[in-house]
Amino acid sequence: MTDIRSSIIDVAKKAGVSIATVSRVLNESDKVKPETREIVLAVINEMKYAPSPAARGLIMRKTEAIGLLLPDLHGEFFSEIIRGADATIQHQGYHLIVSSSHNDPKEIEAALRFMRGRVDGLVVMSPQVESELLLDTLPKSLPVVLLNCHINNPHFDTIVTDGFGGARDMVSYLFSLGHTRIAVVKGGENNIESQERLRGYRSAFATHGVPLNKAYEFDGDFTEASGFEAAREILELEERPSAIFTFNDSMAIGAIGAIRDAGLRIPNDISVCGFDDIPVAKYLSPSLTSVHVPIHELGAMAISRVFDRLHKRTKGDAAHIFVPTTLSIRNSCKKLNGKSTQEKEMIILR
Amino acid sequence: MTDIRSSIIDVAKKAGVSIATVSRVLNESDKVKPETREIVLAVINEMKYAPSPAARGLIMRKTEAIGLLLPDLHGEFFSEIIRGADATIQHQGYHLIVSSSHNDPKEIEAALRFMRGRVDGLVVMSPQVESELLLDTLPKSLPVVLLNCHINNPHFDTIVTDGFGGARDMVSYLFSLGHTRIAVVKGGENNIESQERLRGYRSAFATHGVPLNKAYEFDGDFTEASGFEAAREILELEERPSAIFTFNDSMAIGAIGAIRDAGLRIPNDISVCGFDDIPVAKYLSPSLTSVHVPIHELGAMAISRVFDRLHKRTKGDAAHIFVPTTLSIRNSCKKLNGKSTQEKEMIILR
DNA sequence: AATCGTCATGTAAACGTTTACATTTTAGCT
DNA sequence: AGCTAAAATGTAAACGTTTACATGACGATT
Repeated sequence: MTDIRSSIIDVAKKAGVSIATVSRVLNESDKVKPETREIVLAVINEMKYAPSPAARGLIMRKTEAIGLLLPDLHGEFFSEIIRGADATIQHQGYHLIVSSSHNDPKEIEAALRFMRGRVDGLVVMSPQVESELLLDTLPKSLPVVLLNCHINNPHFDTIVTDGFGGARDMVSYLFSLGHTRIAVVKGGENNIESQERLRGYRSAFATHGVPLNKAYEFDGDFTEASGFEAAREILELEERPSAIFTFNDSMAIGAIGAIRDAGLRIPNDISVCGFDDIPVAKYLSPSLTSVHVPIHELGAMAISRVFDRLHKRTKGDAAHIFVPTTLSIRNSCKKLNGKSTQEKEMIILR
Repeated sequence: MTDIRSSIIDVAKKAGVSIATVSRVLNESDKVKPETREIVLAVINEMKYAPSPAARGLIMRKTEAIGLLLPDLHGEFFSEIIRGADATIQHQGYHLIVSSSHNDPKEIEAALRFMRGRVDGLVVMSPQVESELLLDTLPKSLPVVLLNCHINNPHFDTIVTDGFGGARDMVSYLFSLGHTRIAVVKGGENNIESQERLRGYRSAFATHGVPLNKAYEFDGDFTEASGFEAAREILELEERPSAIFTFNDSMAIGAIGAIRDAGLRIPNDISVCGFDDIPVAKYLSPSLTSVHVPIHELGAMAISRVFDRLHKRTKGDAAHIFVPTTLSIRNSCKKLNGKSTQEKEMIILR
């Protein structure tokens, strides 16, 4: 058990050198005699001394931490982002600080305030965040990468996944299977990602000349429970849809539970597909068809981008990376009568 | 966009007061005239000044952060721990710093070193951690709560879930359904939680006088993929077990995928049960029977404990909390012929 | 012996904030 | 107006580290 009160002054005294020499030893300067180094290291070990991050941070102006601000921490989607970020940060001399804003503007601000001064770079994934808040709260010199924030500001590097295209393609795929009555479970009024996906859903209807049915649009909040509830309502419709498309896999999983409880079979009685393609999707019964988002890679990409800025590998104008989505076709969607297999393959290869 | 270089000195100069007055305004001292306060706050807002956490930490010796060190970050189990911790820390004037040790001793040490000086309290969930490392690395004054670490040291508060009892009861429940050929997917050689659960599994066999079959013990690593692989091997056994018990739900989900791919039905052809009762378990088809661990509450409890120490609400001897597990009986386990329903109810109500 | 250059080490200031104690200002009373 | 006490504000030191520049020691050369 070490005592927080031992400082570099105590170590220097005990080793019989100056505090500068102790600092040099700690920071691996070559301006120290090997014999002196040995002595100092022995004292450091004996006293179990560790430098104060606050003092170091104050003088060096770096914290050796990278912040990751997420809208929520629930489930595999976010744990995959974190894992990608974490894997990328490994062995880079930095640590990851994860925080959640609970999708609340006040809490976004509080989290940003906390991060400021505590991180050397920041990844923000928050559909609700506005560039003004970021500009007001964060120092100009802090590398910031926005992930699915839909902010177009020349100051920030952004990475955005193609929610519109993914949803459009999934609905097109369902059309190719013969489905025209397709219910959708959305992700919330203020959620820009949900809005993009809804736009894709509607776009596919327009493109294929299939009439839209507003009664097939249901509210959810990206949780399993909200997907369960929405599916229960969907199953009670007079004219039941032949497929349910949820805007994330967690809601698809909840919908699967409701369908199971209603004694219906997937995909025989009703097809289900989701968005994100979280790792669990492939193990479900049946395996879930989902818009594939390279989640782990998103986290990795964002952190890489921060490092590029931090290590001056990238300067100048902000980069805007658009990450395409693909379809992971599995077994949760049934082909209805009347469509050919060729159409299915055409969509996948797009 | 704020400039990192504006300091309390700049604010004081612009407001025409001393730095102590600015500090008093920032820290809501009542020793400031309202008129003076207004002036200073206006300047602070205009300059978008925020205090340096490093400087504050250096003088106040607190960071306003609580650390949570997990063995891994994958999936709903850990995201539920984080969520419980996060919910408990809300509005307490602290933020959560999450880190992962990847179950590697070197990385445990690195993470502890990073946390030291950056957190005011710490929750450690790491089966592999040893008390000597904690004692060597962390200051005596830092509140530390160990979660499922199986360390018995008078210095640390501990919270331990009943892995032994949960596994024993699950196996007993399977016996009550008539299963005697029960395969188990373990969680890794060095994992103490897996060892406790294995001990419970074996204990139930001994208690019920059912012969143990070492060929039914399979290695996994708590991931879906390892559960998938283990189940594939299990399904190829000459004398196939009638039930698979995995030491966490992620492996159960993987096993479900392998069973599905083999064209078998759960529970008609083979029963499956897991451990932890992560949120997704109840939505699976069929819903998964699992040893219920109050995951979210664990995270909450651990943080509460840290706060108790931090706010001096608890002093003296370390507390050791033992958290019982219960069974969440759902639909993934079939009753074989020959056992009564009364035995089933008796086990649940224990 | 004196001088010069290199290496190793030490001294002092800086970083940005908080706060104990000193000083000034203000309000109320005589 | 003068005095007193309380309120408000200011000064200076502290916190623990890093590092620019100063200093001292040593070896080589003339």
